[in-house]
Amino acid sequence: MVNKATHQHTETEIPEEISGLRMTRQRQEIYRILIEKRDHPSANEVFMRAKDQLPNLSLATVYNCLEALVQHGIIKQVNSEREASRYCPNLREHGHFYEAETGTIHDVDFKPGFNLADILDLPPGAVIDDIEITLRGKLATS
Amino acid sequence: MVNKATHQHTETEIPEEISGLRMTRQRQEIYRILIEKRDHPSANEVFMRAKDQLPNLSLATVYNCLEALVQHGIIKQVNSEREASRYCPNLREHGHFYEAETGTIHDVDFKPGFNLADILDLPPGAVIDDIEITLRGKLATS
DNA sequence: TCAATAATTAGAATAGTTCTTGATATTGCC
DNA sequence: GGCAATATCAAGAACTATTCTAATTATTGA
Repeated sequence: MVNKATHQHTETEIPEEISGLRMTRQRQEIYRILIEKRDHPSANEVFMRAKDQLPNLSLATVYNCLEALVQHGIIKQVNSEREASRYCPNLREHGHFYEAETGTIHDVDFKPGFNLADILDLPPGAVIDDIEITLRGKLATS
Repeated sequence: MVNKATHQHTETEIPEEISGLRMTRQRQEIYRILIEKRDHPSANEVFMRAKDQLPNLSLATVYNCLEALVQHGIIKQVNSEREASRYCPNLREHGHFYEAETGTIHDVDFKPGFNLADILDLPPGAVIDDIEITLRGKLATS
């Protein structure tokens, strides 16, 4: 195999700027990590993976960069609901609708006989034990 | 109006035991709070509401009680994903499937032309800005 | 009644994240 | 190119939600 010592990793070319965001060395590296291994890493995971390339990167910077990337629509944040957990006595299987303006949460029931596979491309053989659906939006004041 | 000074709040009768869980004073009060005002309070919110009735209740107990109630299927926890946020470069609108055994996360795409209203009873006039769908389960090894 | 068990409490500990402040880098303008 | 204005980054403190620990109190069952 050809010696690749001069390249620490596959060179995925990241442009200098993406959707108006200046792609600094740190942002480039963090973005590269996300596209190279699409396993949904956490901020800390990203931090650890980036250390080789950027030895004096700080975790705060990882958070800053990830936030900048999310803000500019370059990546997505999964599991953004990091506020306090909430509790409800509604035992029917249901989702939630967060009304942005008032901050209220509405329960959203599933239609009888619903089938997730009608709208989602589920992985073959998937057996679903738990569904969590959270919608955010507004109520049109017609 | 009749004087109700002897009753601090509407007396919703909570049984001594629900699905095998001993309903202690604290658990009763916490459960009562959840059914009296179904606004999805956080643990801390529940704690504050319960203080009148149980002045020396501790927040730890609120968490203990809520957990016991959830464990026994008496209430539900919304927004249980309190692990670290995760990030992905997949910009298509998509959900996630957590495979319990391996801990891996699979992206789950929406079918083209999907319509949430096909499976959910959305509140009338709801305009959805953001959808977060998280599924948990296993992959059947057929 | 009394030992065994379960529940509760207070506070310390933890994890993830955000904030603050100062240092560094980059850009646009002359 | 030189330099001020602005953006980014680093380090660590601070914050929030939650869990853990150890000690106390309550409940149950023999």
